[in-house]
Amino acid sequence: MSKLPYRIENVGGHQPIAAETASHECCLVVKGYVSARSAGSTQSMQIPSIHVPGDVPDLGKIYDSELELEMAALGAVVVAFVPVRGLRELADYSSNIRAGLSLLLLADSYMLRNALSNVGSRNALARVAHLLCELYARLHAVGLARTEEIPCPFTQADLGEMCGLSAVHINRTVQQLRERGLVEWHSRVIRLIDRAELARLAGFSPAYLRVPGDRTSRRLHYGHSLAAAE
Amino acid sequence: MSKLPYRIENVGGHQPIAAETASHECCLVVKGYVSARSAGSTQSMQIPSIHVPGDVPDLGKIYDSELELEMAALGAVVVAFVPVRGLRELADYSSNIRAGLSLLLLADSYMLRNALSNVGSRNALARVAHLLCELYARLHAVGLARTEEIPCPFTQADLGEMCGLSAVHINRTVQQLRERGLVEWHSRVIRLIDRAELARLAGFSPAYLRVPGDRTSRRLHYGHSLAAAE
DNA sequence: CGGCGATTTGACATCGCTCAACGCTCGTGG
DNA sequence: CCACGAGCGTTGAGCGATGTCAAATCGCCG
Repeated sequence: MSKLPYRIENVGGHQPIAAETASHECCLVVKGYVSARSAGSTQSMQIPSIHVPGDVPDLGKIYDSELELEMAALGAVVVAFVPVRGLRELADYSSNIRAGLSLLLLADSYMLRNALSNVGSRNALARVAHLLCELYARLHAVGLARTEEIPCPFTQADLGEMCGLSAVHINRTVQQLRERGLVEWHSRVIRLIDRAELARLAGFSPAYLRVPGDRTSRRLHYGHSLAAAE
Repeated sequence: MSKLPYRIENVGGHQPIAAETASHECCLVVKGYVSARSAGSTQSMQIPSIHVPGDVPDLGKIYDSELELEMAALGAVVVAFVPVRGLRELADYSSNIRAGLSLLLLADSYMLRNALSNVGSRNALARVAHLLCELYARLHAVGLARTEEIPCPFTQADLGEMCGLSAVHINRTVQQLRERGLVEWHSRVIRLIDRAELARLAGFSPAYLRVPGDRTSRRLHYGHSLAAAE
């Protein structure tokens, strides 16, 4: 019971992740960013949630085997597939693990709620600022992002989809952030120059992400990552 | 173990629900609509999720005792408060109940994801149409909405917040829906004249709500409601 | 009747989208 | 080494969708 079997896979570009084996394996993000949108909604522009290393976008499969998420790699990505069955057994085994998994599930809805109020009630500038703050906070929480830089293998158009904005307008918005001396964006790396001001502008409150000094969800995420990689 | 204690409460108008006792009781919607937004985000316009009878907006408290949602009544509402502890014990007692509760939690993120793609990628007309379709589907799933009418004790401004639109624009959009012969809206009741066309216009696919012919989540919602009211 | 909240309407401002074009960088093949 | 094309970032022009403000109307209730 101490080891979960897993299977590592490299995915590049804007490739889809694991459409076939989907039903019996969960996908742990090990490196890079993964976008997830609910399958079936094939409509053009969609605002998916984005996942960082340590996340398990389709963790819900543990409880709902019919859950289908369309996941895609934003830039080069390393993912690990873990059998759902193993996770289920793990959950049955210990009530602590059960609680942890549920917390992870909950964390997901926190983020969604958050993203919802982001696209629903902020203008372009604040939306992008908010997304950057959130990304930073989440990376920081799992030990990445020690400096003020966040790697950005994805394109501006991708950013647009996350914020519900067109690629063109994203560009202009980013330029505005640059002019204000808040961020730099060079060669696939975004540097947050003035994170405090960025957060103020975005109305970003890390509290409702449960991320920063957080003791439960994120830690569990991380521990989970270790467990699967061990 | 067969009965959960509970406490019924009537709330009217745009009143907040249970800010004080929040931490140790969950709130089951019995009658009417309840809006829920994550606490702390006191910013003006927010797009909360909306909950219908049978829902437990703050069910997450079972696993995260610090979860705080600002709930409010949209029109007259009846809610039942159930001690979190009782629910926890219930969950510990049976793995089926555990699975059911997790499914309910999951259903919540489905709805959020859905709402996200709604405000993120549709224009005003489609957003409103989509919201109406969703509301109908959810009411129908719990046995309300036998006809094509959905009670609407809330104001157009409320509808606006749900869709991320201004009150004025909501009004114009509703009028457009009326002109197209899709809906009527008289005296606190919305009547869906042409639900098929409405769904087409909205790109509404009940599938990703897990609601209509659904065998798990919604039924459990309902069963839950019964359990608590019994 | 008076008053209040909700709906409606009009005028106007603004934001963000679309279309189209251009430049830049990089990898690929001649 | 150079030509070329592809993908991405950038820029400009025009416009449609939506927000804001203000006022009129309607309906309900005291």
